[in-house]
Amino acid sequence: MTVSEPTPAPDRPAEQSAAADLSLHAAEERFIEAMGLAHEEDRLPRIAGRLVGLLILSPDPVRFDHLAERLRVSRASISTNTRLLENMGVIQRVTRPGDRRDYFQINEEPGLLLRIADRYRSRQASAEQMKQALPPNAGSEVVFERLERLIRFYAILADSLQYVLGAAADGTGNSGSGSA
Amino acid sequence: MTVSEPTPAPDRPAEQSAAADLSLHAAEERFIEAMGLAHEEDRLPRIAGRLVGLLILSPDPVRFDHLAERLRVSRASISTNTRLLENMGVIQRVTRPGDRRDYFQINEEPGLLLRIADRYRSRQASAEQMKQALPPNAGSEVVFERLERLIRFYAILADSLQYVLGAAADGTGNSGSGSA
DNA sequence: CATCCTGTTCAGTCTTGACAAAACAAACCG
DNA sequence: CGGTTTGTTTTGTCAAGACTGAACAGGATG
Repeated sequence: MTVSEPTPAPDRPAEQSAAADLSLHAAEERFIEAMGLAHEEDRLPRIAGRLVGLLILSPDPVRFDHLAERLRVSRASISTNTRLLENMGVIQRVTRPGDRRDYFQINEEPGLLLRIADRYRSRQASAEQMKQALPPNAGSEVVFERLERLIRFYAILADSLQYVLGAAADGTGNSGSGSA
Repeated sequence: MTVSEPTPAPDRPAEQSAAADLSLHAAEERFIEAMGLAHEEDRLPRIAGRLVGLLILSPDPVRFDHLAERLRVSRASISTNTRLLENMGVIQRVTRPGDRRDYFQINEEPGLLLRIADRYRSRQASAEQMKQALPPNAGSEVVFERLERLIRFYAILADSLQYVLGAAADGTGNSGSGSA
């Protein structure tokens, strides 16, 4: 409703200085590409990652075919990957009354987080299972300790994710847990 | 020195009850396999993950060729993957005076953690870079906020890892944050 | 009803990477 | 020295899956 996508050619609207704009565009490309790479590391198609990157940078929902144009990929790939991300809860498909086109926007994180958290939980469970199966008095105190540490490791990771999830749902950027 | 690997056929030494032993072996197989899968998700060869699993369960360093036997893979694969894990700091190659063989043992986590933490740090940096490049007064407060959240997200993840790393270096399994 | 328009699905190509067998290198042994 | 033992590197095979073009399906529209 409140949205509008009146920029059919968003390549460089040249609102401010051309130089600043150029560097902005370059930065966007870099960011999008980085998201592509990052998601590839997480076993997702690179295009899915680029989609996420592009949508993060888009204040308003983006039209299906704009995605294909901007990312220079086939509409088939857009279709496949948007659906993938949609099922994962990472992005949302939005429609408008009287408009046959599909638009997409990011779903402010949660989906992604839950996915990763689950992964760690299941690894934690795996290690716990192994610990249970360990004979109580074999010469494996070392192994026992290792497994406990591993369990603790995965638990903390998953917990942290859960925490961030809560903070994200909160929305308010209160306690900035700073940088490196 | 204090170690000894006198079990050439470690399939089932039958020390305790055969039933218990069998289930132990099964549990080990499951765990090793799970580690293989988990590491595959992290873009590492499955064999590397299995190696990690096996070494976690081995109180003493394991001989190179034993690894190949136990995991039923070629020595070439063992060579490649042990070196990979060694470079990542996940495992250590140990040698003994008067023994030409190579032995391996896990490096009580840190390497793995650091690796993952670095990954998140670099993603955090990527988002930060994008935030910097954002024009101050464009209609992109939403984008700005999203990026800040993303940065916070990656920061917390990396920080948690760093924390676990500290706890691991500590060694004492004190506060078990283990849950479902 | 013929025809766009929009998104999905299918079939094919191409790249990537894991793995193994074999050739290789280096250290040791007789 | 030849011959082992041990690990590495190279080469080839194979499978997985990302991406695309083309065919397809459903709904609007003249």
